[in-house]
Amino acid sequence: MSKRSQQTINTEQNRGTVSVIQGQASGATTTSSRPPGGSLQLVPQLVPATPAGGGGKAKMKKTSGDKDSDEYRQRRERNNLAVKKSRMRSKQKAQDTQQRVNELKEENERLEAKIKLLSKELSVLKDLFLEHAHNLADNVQAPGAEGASPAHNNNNNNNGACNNNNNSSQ
Amino acid sequence: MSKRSQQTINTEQNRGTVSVIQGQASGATTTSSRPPGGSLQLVPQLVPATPAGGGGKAKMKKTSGDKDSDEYRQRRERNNLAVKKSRMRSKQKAQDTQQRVNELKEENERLEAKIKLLSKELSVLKDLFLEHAHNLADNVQAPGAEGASPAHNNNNNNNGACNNNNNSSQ
DNA sequence: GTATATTGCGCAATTC
DNA sequence: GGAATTGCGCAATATA
Repeated sequence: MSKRSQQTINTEQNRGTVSVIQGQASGATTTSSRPPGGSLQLVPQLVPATPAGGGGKAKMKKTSGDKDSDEYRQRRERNNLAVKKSRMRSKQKAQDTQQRVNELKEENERLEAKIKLLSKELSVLKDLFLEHAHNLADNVQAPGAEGASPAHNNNNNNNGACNNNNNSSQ
Repeated sequence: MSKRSQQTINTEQNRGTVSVIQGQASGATTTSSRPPGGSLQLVPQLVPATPAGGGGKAKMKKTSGDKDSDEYRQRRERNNLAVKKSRMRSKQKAQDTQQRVNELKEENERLEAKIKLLSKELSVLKDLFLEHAHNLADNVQAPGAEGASPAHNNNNNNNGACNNNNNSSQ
């Protein structure tokens, strides 16, 4: 697809300095250019350093004025590269984070399943345990032949909820 | 706010098309502009549509050439807004995702703690159970006389749902 | 077909 | 002075 393009200079709310410079040697600084009918316009007029080799303090090192210069171009290119790299990384990171979410979600499900299983196991075991406890109680009385305690057939209809919930809130 | 701007053209390795257009009516399409001494250069010369009122198909509706026109400016502004919005959203989303990761991590820890607890409980219960089983076995043999058969009339109709729910809300 | 949303890219300011 | 981030605008593209 290839894209090449332009840039723009945006004299934003140019209060202080104005970065604005045109690239070309051919003037056309095209500053204001707000044709009639525009609702919003400003008073550009700030074109700061016209590197025209005049008498001002124009101080450009190499070729043209600060822009388009060898060094400038080099710096830009480096920065562009850095930017690209940085963005790539950023994107990668976001992607990784998303994936992490998915992994964690899976893990969570696994853990919950496990909890469910353990809970069930525990429940069964507790029931068994209770049952045996009752058996024991019977046995204690039965063999003695002279039980000193009432409550025989302990039909403990434990049809209630023997819920031993162990919720650990936090 | 208010921003106005210009463009420049950066002629990188412009192989494909060059969209390039200058804003002002004052020509100066300034395409290449690679001064001498540069290490990277190319064959610019591609300026496609120089809307210079020549014989080409220059077709501008309103004021100046396609750029700087009222409509153009309006569209740009809208797009800029949309871009800003989109980026904000994107950023927000990334942030949310990151937060989700944190939440899930916490949840995971909680779940693991719970598993640990349940496991321990289970272990204890199992041990107890085994111990009692042994005791029972001993009892069965020791009294010698009667015991002999388990399962008396302890009809513990545990028909309830002994649900030990461990709700872990969040 | 236009209007909005996304995306890649370059610039410039800022941070480190 | 250099790389890395970040906000921003442009234009191409995708989506509605």
